[in-house]
Amino acid sequence: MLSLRQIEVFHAVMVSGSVSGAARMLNVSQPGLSRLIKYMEQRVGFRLFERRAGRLVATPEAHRLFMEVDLIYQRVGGLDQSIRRIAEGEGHELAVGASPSVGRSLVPRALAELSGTMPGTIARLEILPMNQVQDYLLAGAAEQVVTIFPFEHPLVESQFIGAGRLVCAFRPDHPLAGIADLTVADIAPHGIVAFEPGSPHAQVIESVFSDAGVKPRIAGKVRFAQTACALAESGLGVALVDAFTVMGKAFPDLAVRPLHGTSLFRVELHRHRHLAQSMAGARFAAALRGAMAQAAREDPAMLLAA
Amino acid sequence: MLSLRQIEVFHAVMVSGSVSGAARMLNVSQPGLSRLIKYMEQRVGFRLFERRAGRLVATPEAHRLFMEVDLIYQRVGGLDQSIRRIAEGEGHELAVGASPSVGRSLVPRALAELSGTMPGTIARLEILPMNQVQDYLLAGAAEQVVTIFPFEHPLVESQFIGAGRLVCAFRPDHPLAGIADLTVADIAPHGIVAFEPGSPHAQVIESVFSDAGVKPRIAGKVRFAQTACALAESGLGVALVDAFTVMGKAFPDLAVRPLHGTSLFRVELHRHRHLAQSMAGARFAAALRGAMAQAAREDPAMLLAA
DNA sequence: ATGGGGGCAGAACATGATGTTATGAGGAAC
DNA sequence: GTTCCTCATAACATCATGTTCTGCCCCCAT
Repeated sequence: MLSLRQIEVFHAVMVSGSVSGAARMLNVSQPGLSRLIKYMEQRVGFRLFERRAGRLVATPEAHRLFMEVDLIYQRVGGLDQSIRRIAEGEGHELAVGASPSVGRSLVPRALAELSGTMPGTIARLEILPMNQVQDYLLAGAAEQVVTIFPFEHPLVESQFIGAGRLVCAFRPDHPLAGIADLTVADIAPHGIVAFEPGSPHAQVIESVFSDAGVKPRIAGKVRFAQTACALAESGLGVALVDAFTVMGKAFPDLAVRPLHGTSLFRVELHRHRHLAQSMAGARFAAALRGAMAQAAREDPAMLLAA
Repeated sequence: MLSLRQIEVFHAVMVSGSVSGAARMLNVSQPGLSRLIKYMEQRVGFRLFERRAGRLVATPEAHRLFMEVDLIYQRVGGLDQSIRRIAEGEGHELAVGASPSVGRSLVPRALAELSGTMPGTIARLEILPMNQVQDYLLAGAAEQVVTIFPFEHPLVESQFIGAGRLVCAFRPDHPLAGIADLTVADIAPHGIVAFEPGSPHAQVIESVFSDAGVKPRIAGKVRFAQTACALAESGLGVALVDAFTVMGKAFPDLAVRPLHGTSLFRVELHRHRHLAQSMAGARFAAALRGAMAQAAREDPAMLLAA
């Protein structure tokens, strides 16, 4: 098969009309090209040029070959551009899934930073209920998924990003507002917003209360932490949620206090074990760690980076 | 720029799914390919494969690149076929011009032989009056031109192919039919068919007669030797034409005798000095010489190969 | 005609790409 | 655990491609 170099040199000779001209075009010395053309003629099996009057004259066969070669040459020339575009992630779509709490706080921050460093890349963020996380990942619908609960699957590779405490959120006029260091016992008398059994929040809350040996008073029941905060905002009771849900100024009308205890919400980044990571994916993971670290610096009482 | 080898190997790794598989496909050893892929990753600037569980997994970037590369690879693969077609002269049109006499005898034979060795090539034969020969060649309308008269032009390269004697053609019942070795003196008493002044035939006939010191009796006048023979065939007189016009069984009703004298019709093959020859053209030239030699063997009294 | 200049080709050599074999690490399957 | 498969590295061989020097040939201008 012809080498790309042969195609390149042949093209240059045809365009420039002489070996010397081609050598100048390609910034190499002339004798090498003379030899390469000779080899190329041996390979194709017919003369490409006649030596007439001390110069090269392309044969009709060379002209026919040139038409074919020119197409390839153009394409290969365009390849470098394609490579550059791919390297810049242009047009690449990074699909990320996240559970609701981090999906509204940490992950958007990481994606925003990513979008700064890779402007061509399109970020696609899907908020996933707990039971869809695995399917999303295994079906390849998302390259990575971020959750605030760990899980095990033989085809899923997970890494620990950071953790958030269980926090208490209530209206500033709530009786708890006066207490400095909240404990579970302090909360027990007041109505809380509970979660559907089986959800990560429900499990954490249950373990916290059972560790303290007290029973919670349940004033409401929701599926998502956002909803719990909404209820607390309207004065229904105390919301016990992960720190990510109330990160930043998400609920400015709520007072938030960490509940110091053993249980933490673990932020985990999950990837398909058998699928490779895109560059954008790698940067996203880094950005996520960065966002976690930044958040932990801003609020060390509630957040903890890996 | 990526080398064709890199494209080839990358392609093989992508379709086979592993470096080892690619090595088997390409019939080379595996370590070389590992290294080549490594270099290629350095060149493109992003990871093409992740090493997961001891195997290679293509990154999303690699998949994008593959789509581009596959197109090139297909084209380059098709190039070999194109080269073969070009080498076989398939679809190539060889344009040849010829003056009338050889254009009806020698040149068709040579083209017929050429068509045998290069079946894909299309022969285009144009019979040219003398005054168009140069223009045809210089305009590039024909790659080669065959004439029975020499001419000089700085842009035209000519080579001698062979020669034919001036021959006498007359009906078998003509008085000359009884004479064994015809001379100009023998013809002088009889009416001949003359040519337009300036034509090669007119020049040769004139020189032959003036060398012999006799004047011809002119019974008719024509432009082409074919016409002269036609007149002779109808009994108008004696046709004095080049041997090529009566080669083979062109005029079965005419008796033909060579006229021994100094003047010969020189068959010359002309090419543009600054244009290269096609393979078909080169073979045609050889076939023409072969046809000339063959004809000379068949009729040594009238024809002479170079 | 004659010398200068340009273009091509050959020789001799340097270097980098690409091939080889031997070997070891790591994971998967039995 | 053992075996097999896959990949990576090292050390080396070979070939393509680059270099410089040189000579030949043709054209052109003096």
